[in-house]
Amino acid sequence: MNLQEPIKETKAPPEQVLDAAAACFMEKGYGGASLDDVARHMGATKGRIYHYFSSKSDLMHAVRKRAMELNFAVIRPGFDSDLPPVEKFRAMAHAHALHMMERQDYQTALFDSLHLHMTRGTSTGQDALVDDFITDRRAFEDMFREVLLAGQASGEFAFGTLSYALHTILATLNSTLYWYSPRNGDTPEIRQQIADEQVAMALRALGAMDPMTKDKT
Amino acid sequence: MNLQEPIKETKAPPEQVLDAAAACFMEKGYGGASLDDVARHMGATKGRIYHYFSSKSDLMHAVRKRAMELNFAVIRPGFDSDLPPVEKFRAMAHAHALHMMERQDYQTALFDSLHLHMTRGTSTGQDALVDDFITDRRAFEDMFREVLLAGQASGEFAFGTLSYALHTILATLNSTLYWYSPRNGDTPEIRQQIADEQVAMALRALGAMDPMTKDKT
DNA sequence: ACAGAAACATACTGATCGGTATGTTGTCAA
DNA sequence: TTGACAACATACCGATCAGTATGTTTCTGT
Repeated sequence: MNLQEPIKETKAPPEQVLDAAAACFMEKGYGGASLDDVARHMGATKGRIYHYFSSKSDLMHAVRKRAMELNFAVIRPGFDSDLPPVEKFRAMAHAHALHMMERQDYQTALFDSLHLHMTRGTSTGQDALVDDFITDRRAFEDMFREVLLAGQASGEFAFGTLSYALHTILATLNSTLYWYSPRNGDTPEIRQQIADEQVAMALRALGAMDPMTKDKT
Repeated sequence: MNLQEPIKETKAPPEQVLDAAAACFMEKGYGGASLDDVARHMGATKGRIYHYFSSKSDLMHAVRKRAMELNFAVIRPGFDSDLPPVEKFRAMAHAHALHMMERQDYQTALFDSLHLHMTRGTSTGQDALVDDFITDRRAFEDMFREVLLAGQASGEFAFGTLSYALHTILATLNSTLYWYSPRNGDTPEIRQQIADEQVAMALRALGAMDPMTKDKT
């Protein structure tokens, strides 16, 4: 029957629901945002939400899934490149840092959810859904972990414990979620510069030998 | 009559309420944790909470206040010392990083609250209370800002934009909130090592000349 | 010994929220 | 034209929650 549309990808309504949910979860937190809030945010009612999602936690899971997909898509080009570790890391880190500023809603919702489920308490949803989301997160971290390991092996990086370094570096790249707000002067150039400086700091933190070590800015 | 106890510091009941609130707010988030949850967590009922605090947001404000007091107290010794900027930063950063791991409950609640009020929406409480809490946070950051500036002026630090560097470094030192969990092998030594490595990475990120590679001036 | 206040617990209320059941409208194929 | 289904809106329900009102016990000063 539907052989005519295997690639057709219209702006599906569920996408709008996800956007509204991400925005509300970011503004009020998962527990603080009601489904009526989400519906009101997109000028609709709860009926629309429940037409596409079976529960609040299911909606949250969809938001997490979407956020994770975006994360993977953003760093994959850099990861798949055949650059040396330092340059590969630079590409991945820069893309990721930029992405954190451009999709604060999804990323904030994702991290809040991640954080809630790590500090014990599966209070918000089901275990199974959360588990494979933790698995995804692990896979994402592993992409960075692999690059750090390669760089360490080749002597381009010099850091201590891999696990600590990895988490700390990711926190560095995510840090804009906690202070950057696209206010008045939110030109793309500024975000570019922030990402540049963050990557530079991350590289120094990793002990990357700066090609221009004694360069002054 | 009470001349005998000017320094006596009994474990005041409100302190227990704050502890329970901090734990619950961390586990379920501010919106997700009910006051009955908090009461149950300390084996009491809501009556006890409302005997000391006038509302849920008032309780949250008290938790924030307490967390902020702890933050100041922890870094003040290093800040008040007359060490050179790099060593002063090291002392402050190390104490702060350790503190993040030891008081995850209060700090997580504090950061969640901070984050919620920065991503717009004063949905959780009153404006006035939040404003002077933002002021306190600014004051805390300024203590690090001052040290970074001093280090930059003396040539011990070499970073880009001060504001970006400051936020990124603080995110680095706070990063344990998002992955460290006092699990099985949670000896104080391990926390000490984590803090050490984090400070080392922060110093490299700030462009501090490593005593290993470059002799101290 | 006794009044009163501090320190809670118990019982209740109005509002809100997640979820469901049902109604309404547009679309499209036969 | 119709009827069947998708895509919602509307109305409603039981549970939960912040907040309050009121009891009950323990401490305290006099």
